[in-house]
Amino acid sequence: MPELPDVEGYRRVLASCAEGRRVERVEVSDAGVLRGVTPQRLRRELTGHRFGAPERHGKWLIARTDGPTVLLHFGMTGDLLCRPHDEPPHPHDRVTLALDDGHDLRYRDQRKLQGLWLAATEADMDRILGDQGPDALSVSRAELDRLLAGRRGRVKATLTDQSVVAGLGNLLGDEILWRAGIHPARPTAGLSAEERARLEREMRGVLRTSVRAGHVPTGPSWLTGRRDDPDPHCPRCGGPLRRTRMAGRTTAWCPRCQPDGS
DNA sequence: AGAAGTGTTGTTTC
DNA sequence: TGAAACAACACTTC
Repeated sequence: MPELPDVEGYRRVLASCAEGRRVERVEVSDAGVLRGVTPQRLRRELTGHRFGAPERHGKWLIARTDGPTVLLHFGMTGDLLCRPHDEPPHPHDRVTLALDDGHDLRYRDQRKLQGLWLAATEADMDRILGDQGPDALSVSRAELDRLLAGRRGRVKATLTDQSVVAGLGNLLGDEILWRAGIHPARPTAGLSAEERARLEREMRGVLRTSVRAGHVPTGPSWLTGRRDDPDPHCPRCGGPLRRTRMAGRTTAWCPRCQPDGS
């Protein structure tokens, strides 16, 4: 599931594959991933333009060119690949940008929950991205304190709210809370300064390691690696993990390591 | 073999 | 305000 670390990986793919390259051809094999733009307009406005340095904000990939900017969101199953022209297409390749050096940039996505947008101006981009909090990688201790202040909901919902902090999804949220020893259903407003400090420290640590790996690691010492086991146990204390639904998503936590505060 | 589960959004409802 | 429920999507698992 693409979260910040995965999208950072796609940003690197985009940088190494396309930066400085010209778009020779635009192939839309499934317009279901195009948002607010027709295949014709995408082809017309993008062909001939050269990619600049790509950016990322939260889970959004920002592909600037010397013309319009392409905005990509990967939903649950999106992927971005750099492949030679002659490599056979994958059934889930929805959009292919043929570049002037013999490579394709391919947006591959099974489920088409999100897709590609085209922004002609900065105002377009702001409208498409909506209300985004600061990127999670750039959030300092003091800033996280400010972001959490005054929040009424549960800490899990707050952490994964893109308008509070951009980039944390379901897996990262659970992983960070588990490492910080904080129960996901705790009210954000009830966290102590010490707990907020742990949250901030674990957020940095988890992000640093995950960004390096290009995804949330699934090793034996990670909650992410255990949470989908048939009978999941806590990598830290060995006790059974709990799984419930919170804010519409499966939430995993360790009742021993993450006291509910009651 | 049909239903539930999967996590990302935005929207709707309470 | 928060949060739950739902839709959208395609595929896997029960």
